[in-house]
Amino acid sequence: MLCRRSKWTPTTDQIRILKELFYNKGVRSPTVEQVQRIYLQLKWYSKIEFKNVYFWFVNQRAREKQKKTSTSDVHVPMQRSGLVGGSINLNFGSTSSADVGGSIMEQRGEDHQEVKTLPLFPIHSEDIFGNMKTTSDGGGGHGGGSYISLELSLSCEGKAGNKNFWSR
Amino acid sequence: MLCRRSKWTPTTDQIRILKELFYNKGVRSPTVEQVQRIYLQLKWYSKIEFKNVYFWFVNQRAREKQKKTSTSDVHVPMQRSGLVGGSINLNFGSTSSADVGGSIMEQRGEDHQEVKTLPLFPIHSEDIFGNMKTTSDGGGGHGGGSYISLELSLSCEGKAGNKNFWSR
DNA sequence: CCAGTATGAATGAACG
DNA sequence: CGTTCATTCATACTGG
Repeated sequence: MLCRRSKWTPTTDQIRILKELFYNKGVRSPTVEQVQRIYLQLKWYSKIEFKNVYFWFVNQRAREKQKKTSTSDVHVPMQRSGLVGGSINLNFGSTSSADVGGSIMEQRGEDHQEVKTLPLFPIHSEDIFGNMKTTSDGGGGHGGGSYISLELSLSCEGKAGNKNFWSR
Repeated sequence: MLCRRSKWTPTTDQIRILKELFYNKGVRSPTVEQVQRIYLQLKWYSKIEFKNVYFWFVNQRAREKQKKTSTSDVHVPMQRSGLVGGSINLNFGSTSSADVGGSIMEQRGEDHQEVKTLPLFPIHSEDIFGNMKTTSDGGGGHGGGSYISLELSLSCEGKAGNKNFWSR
């Protein structure tokens, strides 16, 4: 059994220290000396190398950005003046983990899976935030009206609040 | 420490769309904008988040490569069921460790300074190569004064040195 | 129910 | 720095 654990697995203490530095202390891009200092402390807890600390900050920074991207997801204003053409029943148990034992599949009311040629939407990378008028609703019948307009939605989605996305 | 991390379970429609994109359309590494668009579309079918789409492509890519990579590899199950004991890497004596692939920044000569200017942390005499629980005391409730009184002098010392010196 | 498996999620490491 | 790879963990699902 050749389980080579090549990856550094930080201990909880180390993570705590790193997060303390990153968030509370605002250390986001430590200099080499700073990294070394941190490294010297963290190495006490477990085998750790200089680059581990460095990478951690790099990743943490990158992840913050990613989180921001996902957080700023434009909520599709599907709640318009009425119902959007079809009956989209996306009432999923979000964070409810009571899935065990129960069978949830195809929670949609309509079970018309006969979609032969699913209406793929074009991914023209030409226009990013332009208006991608996906006319996919027409062919499929996936509840119709799946046009998506990237508009900032000031209105929250009603009761559902924003959940933590990439948080631990 | 079980976080009830509910997993996103894609519907058949979503999977169909994703696979269509991945295989037929050749979308293997969509950009952020593309991911967002896909996300907005898939959002109609069920509760879904940005990261779900992102992760799907990442995993799909990895899975593809996994299948291919196992050309002459034995079919030893990489996953032992259960047994998720906290694992910490205690690979001591890393002399001539596998640096394959090109490892950057590897300095092991000066870490003998040890912790002498760090009177901050409690001393775990257990040492790392002992074999201890991952979280050791920390996990269960470390009321034993395990504080993180970081006194790092992280003040701005100016930018001493560029961080690119370890650029391979 | 329990074990095994498939796959989503997380993150360290690295590339360009 | 943004993106991607690689590895591992966690959880939904499936069969017995």
